[in-house]
Amino acid sequence: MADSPRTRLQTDERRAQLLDLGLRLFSSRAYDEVSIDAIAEEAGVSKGLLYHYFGGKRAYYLATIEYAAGRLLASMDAVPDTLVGPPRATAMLTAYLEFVEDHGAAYGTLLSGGVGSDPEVTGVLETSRRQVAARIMRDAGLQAPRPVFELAVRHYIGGVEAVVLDWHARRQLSREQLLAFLVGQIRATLEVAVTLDPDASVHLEGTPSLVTRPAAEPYSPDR
Amino acid sequence: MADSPRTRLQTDERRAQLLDLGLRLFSSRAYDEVSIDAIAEEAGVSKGLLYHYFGGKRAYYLATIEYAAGRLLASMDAVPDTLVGPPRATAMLTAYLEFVEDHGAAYGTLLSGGVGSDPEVTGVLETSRRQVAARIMRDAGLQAPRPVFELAVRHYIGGVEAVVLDWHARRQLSREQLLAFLVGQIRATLEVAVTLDPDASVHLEGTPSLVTRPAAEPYSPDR
DNA sequence: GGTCATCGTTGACCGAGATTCAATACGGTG
DNA sequence: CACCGTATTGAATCTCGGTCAACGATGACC
Repeated sequence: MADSPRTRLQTDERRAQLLDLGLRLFSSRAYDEVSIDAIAEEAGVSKGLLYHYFGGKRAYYLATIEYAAGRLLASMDAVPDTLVGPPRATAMLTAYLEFVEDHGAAYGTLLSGGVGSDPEVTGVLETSRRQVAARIMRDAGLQAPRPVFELAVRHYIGGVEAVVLDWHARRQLSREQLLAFLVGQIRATLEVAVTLDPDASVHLEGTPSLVTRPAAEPYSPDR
Repeated sequence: MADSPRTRLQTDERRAQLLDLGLRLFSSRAYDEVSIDAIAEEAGVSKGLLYHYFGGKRAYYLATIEYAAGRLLASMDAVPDTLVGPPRATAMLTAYLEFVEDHGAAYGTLLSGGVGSDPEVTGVLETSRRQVAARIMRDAGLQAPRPVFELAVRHYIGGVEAVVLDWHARRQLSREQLLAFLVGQIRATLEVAVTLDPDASVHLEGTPSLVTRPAAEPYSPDR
């Protein structure tokens, strides 16, 4: 905190320190409620240094998001390979929920809003989502790209983000209920995808199947 | 465009003009890429006038979102009551898609990002979503508040937003495929909810049912 | 047709905060 | 202990949202 004036650090150290701080600050307050001055002061560092390390405020924010997304993905990848099927899904989602709980509003501020429609920001988020989607695809046993399944998984992830955000804000349901829904939902979503793309080879083994007639004639809208 | 200096309009006209402009501007560029000066110039009006009509930039943006959300909801409510079941869902979703196509990036910028974590902005969006959710609940025949179903519908809406955004950006699938998925998905989602809350009375009649054993023992996660 | 009040409208001004950059000094090296 | 590379500084600048007292178009009233 109260350093001697001008403490000189290794580039990596300083960068890491600033990213941790960014994660903390942008967790509790919105992008434009956090001024560069505030960040600099909190870090015990001059304003100019932030510009030296990152190109500007926007870029700093972007780096913070990438950092956060990386940590989230890492904690999901920490789930052991031995787990498969619904227990695996449960473990992945638990890791997700824990990240959200650990970082409080960070999740909302970082992964769900922040600067908003800035192309670069949404780009980082989209990359992160794509990586999560890849995990899900892999665990479902899909190899080749299947547009319908990509659609389905994208829907699922979007839903998870919305629901988790809501759950975090106003705990209507228990964590167990939330998990039960989300685990059931991923299966159901993949089953809908199978209905529309019956040729894809997915393995949906695992306890709770809702489907008994896999490839019913797909419903097609008027026109 | 090149008006005589100082054109005086009725309050309502001017306000409507400014809202339309806002919708157009915030559609193509992000919130803080559009300066008050730019808006004023584009409108052929002084900066001060914007402050007269709306309290400030944030409030102006907020009003624009509310305006857009209102139009979206209105177009969904234009679906005739005579349609029920999957055709109704299809019609609602079609209205949704048409709104998105008509307003191009507006949808992405306004309903999916914008200022981001600003409480008021997310509040407006959340209100809008809640109204859509209420439509879905009604159409599903639910009366009393059912937390599990609220969760499920929130998931669905979140997924729809994500998927439609993606679809609009990079047309991977045909509109028909997208609709088929989304119509199948709402049913599947409600079925998952029924699994977790079997007492709720929903009517899921309509062509494509995936369920044959409605209330299987719900899967419960470890711990 | 002229005068007057109303209020839609203006534009110069202010302050906060993002960005720049030439100067500074810390820490390792000889 | 002097020196050098570079991490670090902070004052100057610029951009942009926000304020406010004055202006003038419109319509009412005589």
